[in-house]
Amino acid sequence: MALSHAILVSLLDRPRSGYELGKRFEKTLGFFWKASHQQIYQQLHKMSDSGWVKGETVEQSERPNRIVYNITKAGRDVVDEWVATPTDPPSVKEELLVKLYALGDVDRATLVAELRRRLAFHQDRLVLYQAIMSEYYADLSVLTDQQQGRYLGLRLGILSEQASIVWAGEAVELVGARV
Amino acid sequence: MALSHAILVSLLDRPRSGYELGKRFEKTLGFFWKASHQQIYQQLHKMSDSGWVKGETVEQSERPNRIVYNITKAGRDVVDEWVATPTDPPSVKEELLVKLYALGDVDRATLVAELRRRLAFHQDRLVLYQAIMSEYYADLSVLTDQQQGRYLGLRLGILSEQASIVWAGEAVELVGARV
DNA sequence: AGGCTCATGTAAACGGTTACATGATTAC
DNA sequence: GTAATCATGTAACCGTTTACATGAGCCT
Repeated sequence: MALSHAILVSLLDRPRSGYELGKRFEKTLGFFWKASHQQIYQQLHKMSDSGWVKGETVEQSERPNRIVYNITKAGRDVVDEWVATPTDPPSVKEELLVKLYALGDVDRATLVAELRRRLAFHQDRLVLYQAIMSEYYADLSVLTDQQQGRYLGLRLGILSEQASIVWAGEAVELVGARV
Repeated sequence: MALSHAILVSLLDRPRSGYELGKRFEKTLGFFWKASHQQIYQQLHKMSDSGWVKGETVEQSERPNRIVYNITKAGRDVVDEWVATPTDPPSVKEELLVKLYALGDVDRATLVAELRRRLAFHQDRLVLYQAIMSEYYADLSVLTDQQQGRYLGLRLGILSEQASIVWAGEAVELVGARV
C-alpha cells in the first residue's frame, strides 16, 4: 500500500480523474513517487471497490467521458491512519553503484561515460528545481501550511542534486584518471 | 533483471553460498541494493537454470550442507553486457515526502516526530559510514581499482547523509515552528 | 528454557512494468 | 499526413514482500 496513499493525498487537494492524476504524477508528486497511467487506473478501481474513493462519470461531448474521483470519509480515515504509522527510510536501489562495485572487473571507460551522463542529469535537475523554487517559493515567510510541505520536497530535491553533482564530479575525476 | 546482477557482481569477488550472499547484502552492497534471503535463494535457482552460475554442494558435518555458487562464463558475459547498457537514474520512492505533501491536511505534530526520527537515522548512518571510511579508505592514493569503486559508493553515502541531515534539520524547524 | 546463528527452502499475495487496444480532436 | 493530447482500459509477466517451514548446535 503506497501508490494508493499518494493518490489519496492528491485527491485531498480536489477531485481528479485518472488522467489528471497521471499528469500530476509527471510533475510535483512524481518527483518523489513515480506512477504510470496503467497503474493509476488499476489502483483507482481497487480503491473504489474498497470504498476509499467514489467515481462520478462526467459526460463530455467531443471528448471521451471522464470519471472524476472524490475521496470518501473512509479514504480520509485511511490517510490519517497511514500518516500516524512510522515511515520506513527509503529503500535504496542504486544500480550505478552496483556497477561501480564491480569496477575492478569491468570496463572503466564505459563507467566514466555513465558518470558523465549522470553528472549532466543531476545538473539539469538542479536547474529545474531552482526555477520552480524561485517561481513559487521565493518568499518563505508567506507560505501556507500546504505550500510548506511542498517546499520541503523541493528543498530536499535541491540538496540531493547538489550532493549528487559533487559526487559525480569527483567520480569522473577518480575513475577517469586511470582509463 | 537487477538483483541477479548484484549477485553476479558479488560472485565476481569469489564463490559464495546463498547464506553468505545474504550476509553480504546486509552490509556493503546492501547499502545500495537491498535483498532478503528468500529473494536471493529464488534468484540463485533461476540463475542456475539459465546457466549464469553453478552450484556445488559442500557436505558439512554438524551443520547443514552449503551450496556454493560460482559464476560461469555465461554469467560473466551477462555482467559485461549489463555494464555496457546505460543505467536509468534511480527511481525515487520517498514516502515521507508524500506525507509532507499532505501537510495542509494532516496532523503536524506526528510529522515533526517523524522528521526527528529521520534526522537521528541519518546522523547514525553518517557516523557509521565515516567509521568505515577511516578504517578502510583513509589513504586514497593507494586504492586498488576494486577499492576505488567501493570507495565511491561510500563517498556518495556520506554526501547523501550530510544533505539529508541538513534537510531534516531545516524541516524540523519549519514544521515544528507552527505546531 | 529461550534465543541466536547457521543453512535452506516453498507459497501466496502484492506491486510494478511492458505490451496491446481504441478512438476522436487539435496543432504543425 | 503525422504527431500530440485527451481519455480509458486489459493482460501477461516479472520482481518483491510476507508468511510459513525445518532443524541442529551454541550460548546465557
